[in-house]
Amino acid sequence: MSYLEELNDSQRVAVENIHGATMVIAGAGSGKTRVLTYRIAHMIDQGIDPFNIMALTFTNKAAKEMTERISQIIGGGEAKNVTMGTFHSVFSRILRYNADRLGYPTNFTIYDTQDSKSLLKDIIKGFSLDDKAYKPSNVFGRISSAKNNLISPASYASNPEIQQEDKMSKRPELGRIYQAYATRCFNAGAMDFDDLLYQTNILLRDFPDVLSYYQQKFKYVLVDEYQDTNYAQYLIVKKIAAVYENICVVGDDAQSIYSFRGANIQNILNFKKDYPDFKLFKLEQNYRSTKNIVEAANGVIAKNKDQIKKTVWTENIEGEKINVIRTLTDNEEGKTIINKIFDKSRGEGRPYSDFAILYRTNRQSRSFEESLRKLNVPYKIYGGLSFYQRKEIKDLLAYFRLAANHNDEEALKRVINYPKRGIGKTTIENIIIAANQYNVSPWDIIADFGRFPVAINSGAKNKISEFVTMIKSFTAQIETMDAYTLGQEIAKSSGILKELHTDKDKGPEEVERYQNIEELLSGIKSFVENQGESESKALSEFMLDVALLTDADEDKGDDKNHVTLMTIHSSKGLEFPHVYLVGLEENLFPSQMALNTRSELEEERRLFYVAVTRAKTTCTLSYATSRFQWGNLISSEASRFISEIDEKFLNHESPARGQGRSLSTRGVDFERPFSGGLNKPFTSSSLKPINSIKSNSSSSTGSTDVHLKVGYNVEHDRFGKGKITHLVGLGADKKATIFFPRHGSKTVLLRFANLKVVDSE
DNA sequence: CCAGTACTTAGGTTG
DNA sequence: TAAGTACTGG
Repeated sequence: MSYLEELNDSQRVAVENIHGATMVIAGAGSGKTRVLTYRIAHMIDQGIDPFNIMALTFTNKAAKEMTERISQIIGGGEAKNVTMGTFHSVFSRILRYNADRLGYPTNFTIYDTQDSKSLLKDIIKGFSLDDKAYKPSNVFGRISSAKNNLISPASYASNPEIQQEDKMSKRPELGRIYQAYATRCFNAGAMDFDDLLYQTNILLRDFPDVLSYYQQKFKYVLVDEYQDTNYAQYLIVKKIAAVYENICVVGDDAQSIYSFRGANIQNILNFKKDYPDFKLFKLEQNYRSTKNIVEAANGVIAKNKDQIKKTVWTENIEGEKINVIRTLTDNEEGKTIINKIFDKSRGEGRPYSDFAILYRTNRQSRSFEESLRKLNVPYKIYGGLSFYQRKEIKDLLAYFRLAANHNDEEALKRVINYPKRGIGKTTIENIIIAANQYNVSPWDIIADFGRFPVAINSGAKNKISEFVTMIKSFTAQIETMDAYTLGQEIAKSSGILKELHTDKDKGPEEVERYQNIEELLSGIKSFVENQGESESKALSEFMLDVALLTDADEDKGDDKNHVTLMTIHSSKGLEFPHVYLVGLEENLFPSQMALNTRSELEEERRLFYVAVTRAKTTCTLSYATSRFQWGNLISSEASRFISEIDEKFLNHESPARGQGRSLSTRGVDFERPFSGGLNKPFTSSSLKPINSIKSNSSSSTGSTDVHLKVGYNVEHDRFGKGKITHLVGLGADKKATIFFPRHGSKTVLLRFANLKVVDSE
């Protein structure tokens, strides 16, 4: 029983109330995840079979951490039997299991947003529509919101209101596009992200036996971040919980920040209607932040009209005031913030992992990244282009996808002529047109030219046949050979490795691409090694979740001592001792697009609330009075959110004066706010980053002040041991060419290479 | 068919 | 600015 003593009173009652419908409204930092975790532990402790529990979290990483924590609390191996993960990952598995009911193959592909948009583009072009009026991203958004509201293509086309709307916006063909999109996805054996929820709803609606099975299986349902669920998610949960009504939702209306993807605060209000006997628990004590931070945030969120009344309070110390920094440009903002972090880290001996830079848009990361590199501060950017979305990675994955599912149209289009094998644009177009004519997949066309007549010359046909034979040979091994062996085989015989490995023009980008491929392969290798005896080591198994992985999920035990950079959206649920909230300018945050309606502005305000409440000890706000946008400088003024904070919590500060001398001003150039490319490389040896002092070796060359000479034997993380043959460049640009017996000659930037000296003579 | 070049145009957040 | 597209000449 001792674990219950680790909770406060309101947390404990919420945890102990394990039956019936329960809603927990939890203020920021009030121990929401803790309640969820302990509640599940308590349920298992009370004899509930973990197989009967389903917990839906916001990220897969959160699910993993919760599973680990539950294991710690109750011991034994039972925790891993709980079905836990994001809506998308949990239901993609359920969909695979029941795919045949819906006419999909078990190994259906999951289209990511890129795939979806590329397909839409193709459809729009095929309909000869103006791609200015029908921009793929707009069309995609429209279809996405239709699916999230469970509107089928047929009902979309027959709904007079929708038709009217589309006519008004001069896009009357949207219904037809939606229909074609759905057909093409189906023929390709592909589901997009929204389908994972949409099709789950179809499955539960049309197959009562399936519904009943999951109602019996998941007698207990828990949902985290309930304020950010959309209608499709709401209905899935409602249906599954309909028999036992053991449903627990946890959320905070003040932190609802995903209405753009259909999230609906209404779901919280509906809960009352759906489960009139529900019990409500409120968690209002904040354990995370200082009084200044909590009260400043409270003051701002109070300006929203739409909200459930609650009072978040804390017993923590008052703490420092919120610093407000104004700079002249976005570049100067980057330099100033990074210098602050650098100084604070060194001055107070804080690890870099204590620091986070949060911004409204991914694009803003750039100026910070530059300064971080100059000061040699370790950092990690989350979000933006994730590893799995990089071109070279998607290319190789497309081969895997195609091997697993021949009908995958987007994968086919990607690789049928990559690397170049002389299959031209017109040929590919003709294949697609024929596929649409016969209502089959492009693969059906090319796998057997006798079946469907198509206008392609015989030269191209031969090349295509070779391609088909190659893919088939991969498919033949996909279930039997282990993923790593086959992955390597595909990388090699597809020609991708060769393409990226050509000896000439090996710029840093080519090197990086090649390394990314190697990284993917080594990721597959560790997948194979970590699969248990009874689990499949096949490539098809590895592919199941790949489309659903994000940066936030990856947890590669690599050096965790880094500054974190991410959007406010991805920071939800996290906390950091020192938060730097940047780019607080009108039209950026709040976003210009959100200024039209009150509800949109209120969502921006909630976003601001989320951002501020990530901070435990200090929170710093910054804005620039001018900023580069598409190559030209635009001026900007401070965000209204700054003035919405009571002055008594603020401390205004300008970078150049005040606050004494910065340890690092000489490291980052302050005199040139309009970065003209004249910045001197950073070469001071006194400013070695803390992590390279602390971490593994004193001879690690994380910084550029090294004593490396031609002839030294060094060790590289990825390439192993090698001998330096050339050294060029100065300071941050210093490069070494190293001969690695196993990989040949490579040129690396010392700044990144993290070389270890093996012997120096 | 393909590579190199000129031109255009982005509006934001995620699984 | 930067990425993606359309065009041109081999």
